[in-house]
Amino acid sequence: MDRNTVVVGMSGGVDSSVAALLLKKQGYNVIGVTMQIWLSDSLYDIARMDGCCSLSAVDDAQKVCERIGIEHRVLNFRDIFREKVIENFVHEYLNGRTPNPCIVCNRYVKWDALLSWALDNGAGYIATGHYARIQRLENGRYAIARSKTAAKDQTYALYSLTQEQLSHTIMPVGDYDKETVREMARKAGLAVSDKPDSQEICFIEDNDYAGFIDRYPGIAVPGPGDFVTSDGRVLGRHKGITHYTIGQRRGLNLPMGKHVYVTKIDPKKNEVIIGDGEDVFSESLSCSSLNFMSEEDLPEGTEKRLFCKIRYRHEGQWCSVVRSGKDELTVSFEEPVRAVTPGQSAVFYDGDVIFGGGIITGN
RNA sequence: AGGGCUAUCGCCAAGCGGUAAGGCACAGCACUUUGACUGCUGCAUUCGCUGGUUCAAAUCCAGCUAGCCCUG
Repeated sequence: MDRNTVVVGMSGGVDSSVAALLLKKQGYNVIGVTMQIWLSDSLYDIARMDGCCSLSAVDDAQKVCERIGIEHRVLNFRDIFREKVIENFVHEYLNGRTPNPCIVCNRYVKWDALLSWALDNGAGYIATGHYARIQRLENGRYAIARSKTAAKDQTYALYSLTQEQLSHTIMPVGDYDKETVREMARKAGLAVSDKPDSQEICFIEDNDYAGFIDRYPGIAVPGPGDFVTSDGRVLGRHKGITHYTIGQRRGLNLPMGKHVYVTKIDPKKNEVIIGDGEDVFSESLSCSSLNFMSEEDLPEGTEKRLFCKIRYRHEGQWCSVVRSGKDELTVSFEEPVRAVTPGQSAVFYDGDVIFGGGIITGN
């Protein structure tokens, strides 16, 4: 293992391009790697990929590497991506949950798969273009810290990284803001300096994720069922539970004379429960599939006051966290939070640093 | 086939002779490096149908049609 060699995951975007540029300037031996995660031919047709993993992304990354003067490699990660990200995504929706595929992709593809490749090929680190910083804490542990530019903070999606992964990771753009990064790209003559930010699920370009699931081969998609109130009154028919998520208002087709929202999804009864705006607020949640970062554990029975985000773009809320089981945390919020959604992740912050997080199981 | 009531946008619903409120739904756009949320814009030249009265009718009159209720 060569601690002077870094593998940079390059999406073809500005951020990862500048990450590579900075590392090169710092004297590292840099290898740019673009992960191809497109699906089998049949899935490729239904997914219409664009964004971080498309063919044009490969071209863009290739050009940047030439410009910077580093080696560029293209790796085929489509099997691991399909197995870990896509199948999890579909499976979660079929069970009435709302997954965040970016979190899964980070853990299993961008880190597990890419880091093992890097280590196997003699590198000491992988690097990415995330706007986050990795800190070595006084207790010896590694933790993700919020970027100085809160507007581009991306730490939420990184809570599930392990100590081993963090100890081999560099995030070179974590100390800059987006404009500075674009400026650096411009000065270095990188063609991608003005490329727009990516958004939406990278493997569903048209954002029609329910349609993607409908077209996914080899699964039985749940069919139409009832919209019901919490006391069991039937309000109408829904298109199948995969079309809905907690807190959703639009697309319900329920002319109730007032705004109504999805408050719960019951995959067993194939029902979507509907309520008023206030019914979607909750003061608690439970989560599992835990990962701890700034500390090794939260011992059973102990309680800790932390700041919690329950979705990527959540402003966050103070809460009390209790270890309520072997793989379970129970959270009580100081103010009610909107749309606690099973499948989404709860991420806990201790100051600027990620304490840990887990996947929401209920409220 | 006696009597009464009602018929306005997909749903609910203002209007009561002066030239079609509003809410919900829906659509598009904006916001957004997950799904949502949110915001903005749009959405009945026409009031069950056919005639009549009037300068002017969704609003008044008549007939017809449909639905509801009551009595048989």
